[in-house]
Amino acid sequence: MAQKNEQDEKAIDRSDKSLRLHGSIARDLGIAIVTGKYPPGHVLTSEVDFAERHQISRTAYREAIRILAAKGLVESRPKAGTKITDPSRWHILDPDVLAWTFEGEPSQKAIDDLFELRLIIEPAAAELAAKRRTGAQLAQMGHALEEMAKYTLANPLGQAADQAFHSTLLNATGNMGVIALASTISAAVRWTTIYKQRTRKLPRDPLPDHRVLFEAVADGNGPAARAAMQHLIELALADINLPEKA
Amino acid sequence: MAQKNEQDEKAIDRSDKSLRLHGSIARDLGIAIVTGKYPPGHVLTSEVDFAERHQISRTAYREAIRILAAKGLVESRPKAGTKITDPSRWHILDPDVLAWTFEGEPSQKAIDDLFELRLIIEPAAAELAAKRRTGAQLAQMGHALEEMAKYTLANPLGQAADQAFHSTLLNATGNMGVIALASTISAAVRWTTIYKQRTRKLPRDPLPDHRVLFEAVADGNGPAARAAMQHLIELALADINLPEKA
DNA sequence: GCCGGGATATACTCATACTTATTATCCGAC
DNA sequence: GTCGGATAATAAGTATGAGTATATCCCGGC
Repeated sequence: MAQKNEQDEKAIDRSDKSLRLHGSIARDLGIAIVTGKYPPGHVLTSEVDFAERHQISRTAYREAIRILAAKGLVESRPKAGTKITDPSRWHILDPDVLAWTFEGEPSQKAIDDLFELRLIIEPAAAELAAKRRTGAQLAQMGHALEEMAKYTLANPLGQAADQAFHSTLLNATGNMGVIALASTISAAVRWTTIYKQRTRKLPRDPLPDHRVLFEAVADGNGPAARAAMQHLIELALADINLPEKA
Repeated sequence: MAQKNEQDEKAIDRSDKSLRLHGSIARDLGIAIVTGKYPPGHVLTSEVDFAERHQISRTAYREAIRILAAKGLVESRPKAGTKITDPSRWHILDPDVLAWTFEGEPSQKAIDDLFELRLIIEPAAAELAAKRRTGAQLAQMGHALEEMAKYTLANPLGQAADQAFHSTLLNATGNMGVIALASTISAAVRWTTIYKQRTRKLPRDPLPDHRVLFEAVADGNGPAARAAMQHLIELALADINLPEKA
């Protein structure tokens, strides 16, 4: 049993030159794991097997496994081998894990969960930002808003301004955890949006809603900022979910 | 310069036998980084230097670095070396990073940030749980409550029941992100609490407040559950911050 | 002063040998 | 027949040395 019929192993994707070999291996395995190709509890073939089957050194493979273990996806023990851990132990909010999840076709549940989390975090962040933003941060956000108006979201410069707006708002919260979490989620949402938007026209102009949010933050009106941010996210969610085949 | 006077390097802590050598190295370096012993931008000594100075193999060191890089703490490139990244890029909500942060004496800011995040996440989680909990989950929570009453929080069994209560409540949200985030934060808070509680008596009995939360969840009353959870956290925060030298 | 190309330091990859931890198996005692 | 402890087999863990690739720095030419 288990002769040579496992030649279905695909070669390692070395297309991303910024990743080293171990990074590429980690990425490939990571995607395979989060997309369920290897079920939880599955034990990977031994280091030597994997290495010679893929024509790589044990060193590179082991470093890849260390990366995955650091993100909670696998667990290795002598004699027992390296096995896929239960999904409840995965660090699903790790930027890489999130990226791998949204690399393939993410499940609808994953998208829903992510937006639900966004609706928890970001309105609260907006409220904090309204209370704490400095004058300089306000000026930055104002400038970003002008740029968005000038270029629109169809233009990369406009998209950059949009990101700058939200990024500055997050920084204004002053809470490192909130900043880390929200920026990670935003990045993931961006992949999804990019992916989904291939199939249809641009949604409605989000600029007026941004202005409302900006005004609330400028006024130091926390509840209004919270509400405005919530509205913004709900619109984004609607844009993603509804008009798939319009 | 940089002769032999760097003999101040402490030996690697191998006390935790569940960690392998590479894990111990990662932990030591990780703590040194998050506690600011190595400032951002600092370039670590080369692999060969570090390895022979600490009498370990390059293999073990490199695997440790892969772990740290996976958590965003360092970044290594040929010729440039391995350097500490800017704190804004650290995965501070990674369970290990959080543990390392709270291993030493965490800054007051770190504690404040964490509780602020808790006050965002957990009340929202309670609200979701109130809407979605199954009968089985409700029964589990009720049983945990009885156990808490029977043993009190002074007893390990009572503490376990407390954790079971909160863990079940989280699972009831059904949101993987919320579950991962909240359980990570809870673990970190637990370290802090244990640490701080060495110096003083037990705080007030939290059982009545838990009952209020439970009733709200049982009734499917989201807003009430949110309020009850918020109250619970505020009490915990007060217990930690106020009576330091009573 | 700017640009390009080569020297250099450092991480990256590979190959191999050896060690250690853990589990499974086997055997004997009860 | 079951329990428990010695034993063996297996896979990860660690060590070492050699060679490759690549970013950075520096210098020389334009």
